Amino acid sequence: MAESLMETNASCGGPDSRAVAARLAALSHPARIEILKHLSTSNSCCCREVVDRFDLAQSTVSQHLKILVEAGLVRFEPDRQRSRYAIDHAALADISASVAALVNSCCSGR
Amino acid sequence: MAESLMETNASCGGPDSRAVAARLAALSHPARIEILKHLSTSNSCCCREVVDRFDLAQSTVSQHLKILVEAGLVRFEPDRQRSRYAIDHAALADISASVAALVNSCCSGR
DNA sequence: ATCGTTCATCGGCGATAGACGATGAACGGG
DNA sequence: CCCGTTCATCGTCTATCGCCGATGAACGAT
Repeated sequence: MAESLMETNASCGGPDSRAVAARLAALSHPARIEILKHLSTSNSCCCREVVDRFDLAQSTVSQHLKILVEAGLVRFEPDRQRSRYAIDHAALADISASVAALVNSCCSGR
Repeated sequence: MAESLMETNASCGGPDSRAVAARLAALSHPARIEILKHLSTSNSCCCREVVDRFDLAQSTVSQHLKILVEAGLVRFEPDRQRSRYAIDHAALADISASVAALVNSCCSGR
């Protein structure tokens, strides 16, 4: 889901930078990284499972999961009274590619 | 960041996650991404140059540069009354590799 | 010696992040 | 029907971010 908008915004970063920054922000928290890793171990996880695994309040975990979902890194699917969370591998691969592209563009300058 | 809870506990976030998160945090700001891109165009840049290019106050740019330096993404070298900033390509490549490794470890789970 | 330039840092301000407990909705099981 | 479980959300609190203007240090030039 690469945003290819064209904004002539000289002030603070092109639209691309903003999109990349937003997704990286979701990744830039140790708890969320660990949650992602945990989600990868089982193909689907409920909130309670994560709460049991990490030493965080249920509301805190719920917020982290929400952030991951809103960033598109995790898919959400309600299941009875549970909430199933699963990694979106494509989105993760996309982020990895975005970072690689950014790094690459920074190296091409010389 | 939340240092209080996940201090030395293996249950919530390894040290690796924290290191990755810290470096990604430096990258997760559109202005800093743009500054990095700009630094890549010339092999060395002073603060004033960045200030002229972006619509940000000098103090703001200085702070962003400091964050990038502290994250290890940019090298700093004082030069007369100037301050030379240059991209650390190795560090950038390292981050890219870290993200790729994280994504990979998340995909290996299934 | 004085000025102009460059820069880092300080202090302040508004906004946001990140944590928590409490609450209520949704649902399953007794 | 009541109760326990799961979860999202709200409200609150503190800490940090991101921005700015102001200030002073360092340095070159006049």
